Amino acid sequence: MSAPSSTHRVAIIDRDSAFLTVLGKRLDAAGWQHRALGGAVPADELVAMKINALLVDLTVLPAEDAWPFLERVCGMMPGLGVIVCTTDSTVAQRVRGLRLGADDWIAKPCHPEEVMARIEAVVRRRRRASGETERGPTVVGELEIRPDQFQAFVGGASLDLTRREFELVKTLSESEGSVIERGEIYRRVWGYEMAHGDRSVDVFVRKLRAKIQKQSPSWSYIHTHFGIGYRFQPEPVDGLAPPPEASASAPAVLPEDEASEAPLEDADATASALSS
Amino acid sequence: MSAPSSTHRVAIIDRDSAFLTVLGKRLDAAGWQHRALGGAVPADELVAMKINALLVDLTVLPAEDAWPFLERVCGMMPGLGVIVCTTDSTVAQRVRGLRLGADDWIAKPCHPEEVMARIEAVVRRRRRASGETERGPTVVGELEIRPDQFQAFVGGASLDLTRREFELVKTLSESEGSVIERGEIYRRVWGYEMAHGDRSVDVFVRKLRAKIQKQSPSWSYIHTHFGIGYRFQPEPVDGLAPPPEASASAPAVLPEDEASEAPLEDADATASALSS
DNA sequence: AGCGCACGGTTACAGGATTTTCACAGGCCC
DNA sequence: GGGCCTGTGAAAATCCTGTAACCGTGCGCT
Repeated sequence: MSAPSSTHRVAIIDRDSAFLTVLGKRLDAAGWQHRALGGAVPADELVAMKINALLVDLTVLPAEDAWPFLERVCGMMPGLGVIVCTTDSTVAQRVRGLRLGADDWIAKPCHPEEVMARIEAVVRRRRRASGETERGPTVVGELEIRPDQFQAFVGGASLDLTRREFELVKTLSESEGSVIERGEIYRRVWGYEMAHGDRSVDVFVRKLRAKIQKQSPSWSYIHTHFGIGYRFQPEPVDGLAPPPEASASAPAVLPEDEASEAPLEDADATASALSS
Repeated sequence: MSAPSSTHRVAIIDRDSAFLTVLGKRLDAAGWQHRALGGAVPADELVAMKINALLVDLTVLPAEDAWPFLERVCGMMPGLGVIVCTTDSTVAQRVRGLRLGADDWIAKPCHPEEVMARIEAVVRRRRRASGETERGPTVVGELEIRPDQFQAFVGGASLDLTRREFELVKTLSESEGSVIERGEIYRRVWGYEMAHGDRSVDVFVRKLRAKIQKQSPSWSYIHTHFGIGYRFQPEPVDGLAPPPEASASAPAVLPEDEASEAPLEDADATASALSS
């Protein structure tokens, strides 16, 4: 599942533990995923981390490696936001770094909040340029949700959803497996607070169910939770042979594939190999 | 150095004549087009200048105008690189500026070369992903889109598109197959944020459809997606034999609208009104 | 200078499509 | 069984788009 575009993924190459601690707290508070690395990391490992931004103190690298490292990283990942953060840099160094592809260069000591703001600025700019929205199609059960078409499909056939209906499946499917309150659904789809007694969500869930069931009758997707809201989870309808749509082989009813979500928070295997 | 790409267009809002002089020389040396403004400029004038980057000393604006100005400019032109350059800023101010949409914030005094490098970094980031325009002609369906002519053709005959109309087909065809929201289309073609209730996109789509259909009646290109926007995709119109349009009227088109190229170098009329 | 035209942009209107609102029937839970 | 909740179907209210006519500007021509 595509990450909720709001969260940033940041890698930090530094050894100043005080700085790391303070910054780490701010990053957590902002809800950004982050990971500290103790030194240079092969560029392809950085790629694998799927980060949006890299904050690097060039002085932790051996002097002769610093510039090549910067150049390689920037060259390999044009979409990555690169921010250099060092003490005592000269104008010439900063210019060189920026010319090599860095997006920003901050002088230490610096306020963590400013670092945050600069990371955000860099990532923001990068996102804007690269087409803004997440365009990756998502597949859940027999359903295929395509943001680039503002539409959902089953076996290639369009469900013919209206905009609201589409936003609704998209929203629900983004929280696949967990129950969402009506108010929350409304807020995410309509964009503002739900008025008391508004039944819009129910009505649209009904329309959605109808359109989905018409094309994918052997699966059940939207489950009602009395007094709370709805839960999106594809399940084969009991007592119904799943008409094998040739390939629709993904009956994984318990889809905790959050695995793909966090190549960032866990072990420091990559770092330890290099951290002195 | 990424010189080969088209030249940068930079506007500078500042009054420090020494700084302007020195920086101006560097900008000339680098071959970037630039223009100094003495004070705030209506956001839509900035739009008309078609600049890539704006360097602004917020202290030349009346204190109460500075933040709103920054916010308005960044909001209206998401693609514009905005760099603030001031003396004596606090962390809080820098954070605020960056959060409002500025891409970078430099402290004066600063070395002009570093300013150059930072401008370049900001502009580079913006271009890299947005895949600079291709010069090669594109063929979609019966349509041939020739960026070098600022014109589209069907079987060699010009569609006689105006500049806007051309930018519109070009933009749409670059995202062939996927649905684009009105606001996004507007942003790409007009270059800034669409005002609520603006119908320009619809009107130009209509003009475009008319001109295309006149020369290529057996194909359908621009599809409406209710509540969202449009999708460009050539499709043969069901049951229609291509009637050979014998109209030999098409007057040879010489597209010398290079006029739009140079709204940057001239007078400071706009500035004087505000420089009090 | 005066004129007319092409072009970009705005507005008004009409026909549809979509969204909201309502009233009622059927469930769920205590 | 009673008091909430949710599912349904349809009417009413809104919103959206295609269309055409209308301005203001800039430009070339006379």
